[in-house]
Amino acid sequence: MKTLQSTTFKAIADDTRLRVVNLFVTSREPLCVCEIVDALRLPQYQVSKHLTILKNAGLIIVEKDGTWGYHYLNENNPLNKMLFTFLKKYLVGEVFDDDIKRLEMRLLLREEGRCVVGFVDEKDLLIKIKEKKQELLVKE
Amino acid sequence: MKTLQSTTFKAIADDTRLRVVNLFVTSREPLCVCEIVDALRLPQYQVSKHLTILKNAGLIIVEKDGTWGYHYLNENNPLNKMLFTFLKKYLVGEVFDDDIKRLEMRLLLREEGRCVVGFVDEKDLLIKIKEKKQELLVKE
DNA sequence: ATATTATATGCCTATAAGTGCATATATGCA
DNA sequence: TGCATATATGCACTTATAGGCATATAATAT
Repeated sequence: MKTLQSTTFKAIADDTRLRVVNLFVTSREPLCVCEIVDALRLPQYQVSKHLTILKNAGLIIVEKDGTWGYHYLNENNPLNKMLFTFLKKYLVGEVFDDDIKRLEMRLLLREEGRCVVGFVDEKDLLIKIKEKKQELLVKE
Repeated sequence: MKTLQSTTFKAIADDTRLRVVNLFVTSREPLCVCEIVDALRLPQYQVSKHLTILKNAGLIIVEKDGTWGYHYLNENNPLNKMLFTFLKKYLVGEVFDDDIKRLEMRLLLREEGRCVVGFVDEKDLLIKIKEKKQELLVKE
């Protein structure tokens, strides 16, 4: 006799997974693995595993688009909705804020709302963003 | 680098401890171990251990009164207050409701708001409550 | 087809966590 | 002082979990 609530809390009772969930509740964007990897600066296999755990706990949903996998919060469950609302306020702190900053940078590389690059080393990110701005200028 | 939030979630990521916390957020009463034992119908050593975990996580505070130990929610922390408010709405379900019913019965045995008996087997509880009512009638 | 890329997963190891039982501590009372 | 009672804790056992590494899968593009 396991409660749904304890299953959920087990899923988020881990710093890495809290950081992942924080990305979702703050950005409210479907995110793909590589974007999360870059935001958290963790190995891909770690992020992938933790996403699977969150998925199995019913907290997130995955939609595949080619090789890319877009993950987003599962708001179908009323308990989940309550949880996410709560977490948005509850997850405060330097770690979480820093992750969001990196995610926001990383999302600048999207094209028409879609992820178009894989992992981007943090030191290359600013350069890539500049290139993208150049491209946009040329198009105009 | 462990976040406060993950520590907290680890503490409540367990069915038994969620049930304990549910007693607190619902009753808003300081409770002693024997009352919790009777409400949850779990061995005393289990309840005691889980209370220690909740205490170490900073979620509850204990105040000793003789052999009795009154446990109550630690509302000193703003994050905790948010959490408890959330949990009060979030912890719904048969298990939690049943626990509350048994706790409410059990609390009828208090005298002037204090616990005065140890463990009471569920089948003796109704009898004891009746005895108490008799006593009160005699006093009047 | 083959190479590239995005993501998932199997195996290993170390550590943590929950349960049960017995027992310790500590306070109150006769 | 000695006994009953409320609560805490140490030990043994078992299971769960996270991290690291290598590799598998699967879709795209050349």
